[in-house]
Amino acid sequence: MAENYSSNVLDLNLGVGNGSGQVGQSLRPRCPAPFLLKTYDLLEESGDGGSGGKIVSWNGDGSGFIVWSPAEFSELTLPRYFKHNNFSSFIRQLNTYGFKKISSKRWEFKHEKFQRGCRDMLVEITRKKCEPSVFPSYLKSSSEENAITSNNSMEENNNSHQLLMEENKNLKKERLELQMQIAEFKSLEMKLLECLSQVMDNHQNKSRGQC
Amino acid sequence: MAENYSSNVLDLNLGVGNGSGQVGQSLRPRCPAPFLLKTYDLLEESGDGGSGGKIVSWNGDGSGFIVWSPAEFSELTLPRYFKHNNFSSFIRQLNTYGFKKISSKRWEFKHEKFQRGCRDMLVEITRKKCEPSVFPSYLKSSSEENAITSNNSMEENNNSHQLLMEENKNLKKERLELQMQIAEFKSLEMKLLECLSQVMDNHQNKSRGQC
DNA sequence: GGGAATATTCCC
DNA sequence: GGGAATATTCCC
Repeated sequence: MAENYSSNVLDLNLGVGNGSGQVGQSLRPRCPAPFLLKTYDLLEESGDGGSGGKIVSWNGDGSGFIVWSPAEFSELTLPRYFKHNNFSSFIRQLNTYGFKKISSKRWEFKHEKFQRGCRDMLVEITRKKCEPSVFPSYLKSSSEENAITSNNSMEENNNSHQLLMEENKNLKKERLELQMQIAEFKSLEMKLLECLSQVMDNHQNKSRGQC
Repeated sequence: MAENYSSNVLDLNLGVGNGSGQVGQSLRPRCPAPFLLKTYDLLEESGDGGSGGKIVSWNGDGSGFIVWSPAEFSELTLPRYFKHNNFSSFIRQLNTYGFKKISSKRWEFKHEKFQRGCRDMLVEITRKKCEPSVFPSYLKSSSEENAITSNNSMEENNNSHQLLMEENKNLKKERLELQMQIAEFKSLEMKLLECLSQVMDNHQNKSRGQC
């Protein structure tokens, strides 16, 4: 295991802690997720035609990247940037950040905001929401797009106020969705109880009828 | 970094997947959390008086353990068992599993179920996470507490920011409560479905027996 | 591909 | 000490 990227200082630079109070995922962080930076830099560092064949590289137009040799990539590249050497864990992260596998024949991945020469664009990439996952998928609503469309027109100064208001709005929207889900659960619970009651009644009747 | 304990096979053996299609934390897992096993084994492996002074060991009666040298422990011991060498991350895990620091003078920790010679007891130790345990009392939603408790003492027009932050905090608290309610509902739903299934099975069997 | 658990990190 | 985010793993 190497030590440049595995150093702890670089490992987690979470996008929280903006200013005074606290905010979670609804505000855009000032710096990209460590995973994205590492993956990007890993591509920049590769490519310089080394000795053997390429292990991983940008694709032709820099709109995505290709893992040419998953085996070597896992054994040699991954541990230099991450705390593991599992290709599947790397893939899991790609999926978490919304990358798409765009070829069935080779390990080529794309993300709209992940392009060669656009390291600054990485900040636009966010983890897919995993709302504490308490509800079944069939009740899941589309509370996506908390990504803030902040017009860069108004800069620094006090956009923290704007951000707070934005977050506030999102929280209220989320609250509404949660309340609706709870309503659905209540309805579902009643149906289930009703069903249970019927089945038991039915059972009772048959038992009586046959005694 | 060594490789015995860092091997992936041993890393995560989650306590889920019991029997049919069921739930994690309500059923006791068959094997302790990896963190506990590693910490226990690390203590067993130490102690054999090596060359220098002890780095970490059980305490006198085996009811807890002591990290004698945090620096060496972090640099030498931790990376052999975990994917890091940060003492604070180790402490964080201890807290997660309910260990207590029982001395202000040295790094001595205890957990009722973590004792020398009782490796089998580790399975009793669980994470302190938010178990949606059966039916607690957070079903009392704080729907009205959004009325902000503004102390009229501060009356600068700048307090709108404060108010926003306050409301924001309350919204997040409310969100958590709603999510927990949803967790309760989900648990309830599963219980109802299970119950329904049993009743119907029972019904089926009786019917068959009487035809 | 993604849900969910544990692990690691950062912050209060 | 603990909340919460990201990382890693396991499983479907």
